[in-house]
Amino acid sequence: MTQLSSDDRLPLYQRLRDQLALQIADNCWRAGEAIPTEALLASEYGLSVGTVRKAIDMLVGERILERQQGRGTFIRRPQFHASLFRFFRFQTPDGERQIPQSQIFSVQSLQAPAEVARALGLAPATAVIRLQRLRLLDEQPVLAEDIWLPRERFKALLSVDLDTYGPLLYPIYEELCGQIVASADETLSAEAADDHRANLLGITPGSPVVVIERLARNYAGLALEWRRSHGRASHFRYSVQIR
Amino acid sequence: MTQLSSDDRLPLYQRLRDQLALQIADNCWRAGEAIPTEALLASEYGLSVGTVRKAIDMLVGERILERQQGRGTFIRRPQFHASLFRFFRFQTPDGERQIPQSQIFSVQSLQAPAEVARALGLAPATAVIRLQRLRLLDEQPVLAEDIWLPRERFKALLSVDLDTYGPLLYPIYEELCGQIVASADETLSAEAADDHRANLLGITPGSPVVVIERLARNYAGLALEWRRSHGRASHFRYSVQIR
DNA sequence: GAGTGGTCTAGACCACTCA
DNA sequence: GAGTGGTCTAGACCACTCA
Repeated sequence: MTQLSSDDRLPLYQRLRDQLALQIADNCWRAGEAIPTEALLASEYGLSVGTVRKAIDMLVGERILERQQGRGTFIRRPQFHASLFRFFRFQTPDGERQIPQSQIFSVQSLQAPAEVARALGLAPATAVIRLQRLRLLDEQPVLAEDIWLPRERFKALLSVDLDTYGPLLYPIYEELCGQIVASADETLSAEAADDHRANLLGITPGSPVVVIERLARNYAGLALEWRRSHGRASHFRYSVQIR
Repeated sequence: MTQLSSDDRLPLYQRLRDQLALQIADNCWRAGEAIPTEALLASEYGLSVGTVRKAIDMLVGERILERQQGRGTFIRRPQFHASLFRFFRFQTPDGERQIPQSQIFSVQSLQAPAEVARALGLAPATAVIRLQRLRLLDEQPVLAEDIWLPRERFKALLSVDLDTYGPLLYPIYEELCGQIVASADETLSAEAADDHRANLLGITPGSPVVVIERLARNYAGLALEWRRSHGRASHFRYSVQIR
């Protein structure tokens, strides 16, 4: 029988949750792999199944684990993009949502401008990587993205051809740089397109564009990426549930 | 012993949760008041305390109830407007947020247009109330709101002078109609102002406006209000945290 | 000290998965 | 049919609140 190591003033379910979270962080199980059954964990740690369930409930609530009745409980590597795209939608005329294609047109390595350094919480002039790309739906440009990353963590991006990957950057960050995006703050506003954006997006200057600023963080709350995107207002809808 | 009325294929804790949510939506207890103890609910419905706890856990997770160890479990309904305005912001030039003043210019009683009936989940042509108002900051119009309410629940609004109340409608709904807004879905988009909106908002036609559609619900999830607002894009910012 | 929610147990039986 | 998570029970004892 294994002892729980953490502070014994904490409830047992909390301590088991912490223990499991540690093992998951240590990569004891792979993404998609099952952790031991509730009954096994219960006997392993000398707890009742109810207590084990409560610990697992917490990790499921944190979206670290995923239950499947009759099959087991599985490590859930973040499907962060899905959750981002819950909010962030381009609709086809029939209301369906789509993930736009990506067309990277610039990768630069430079010193962070003041605004970017402030957003990312970096010292002024820290080395950063800037990606500029267009997102397209049905060959039509819908979004122009300007993406800033701390160079130190993301330098692997500079030595690969990003066009050989899919349109989503976060899986690339994870695979090539070991950086996992866990949460983000987004701010929306709208403005009239200037000539440059209008040209990029193929719309007439002065027509409305949506501006989305996103600061993405890792599990420790550290800023990983800052991006500012300009999108065509038509077919753009952003949905939020407020409680 | 009271019977749970809902679908008996659902688990008991789910059915008790729904039952309690209904009673809360019906104003059986006031804000800040305690609901019956877990032991009382258990004997009332012939359930074990564990099952009652699971139902209450759900409502606590939904921020409808609040536990206080040793004291009881309480109805929690304070800061909905605060949470709405967390997202929905007009900024002054120095970045401060403000609640705009309200200027109601039309109150009508009519049959719901198809779109409104669909949004509110009403039968076509059900009687509804339509409020139209302007929201102003520093005497400047910033938002034109078009608000639709089911007449049956909100008829008390027709016999009072709404101008004698503050700029927030939800406290009025609660006080005059006993209807409590508990959650909302919002969808944002942007478009170019047509002549009518431009005139209302004091901007030039074709300049960008933000469109906010909100469906507000009570604790039981029933649609209470549908509104579509058009706002000046300048100084408008909408912030969301994504996990 | 009476009453509340918080933790925890040791079961029972059910629904689902998969060979 | 064996194994999994899902629901539910009937308790025990603890931590906290309040008169």
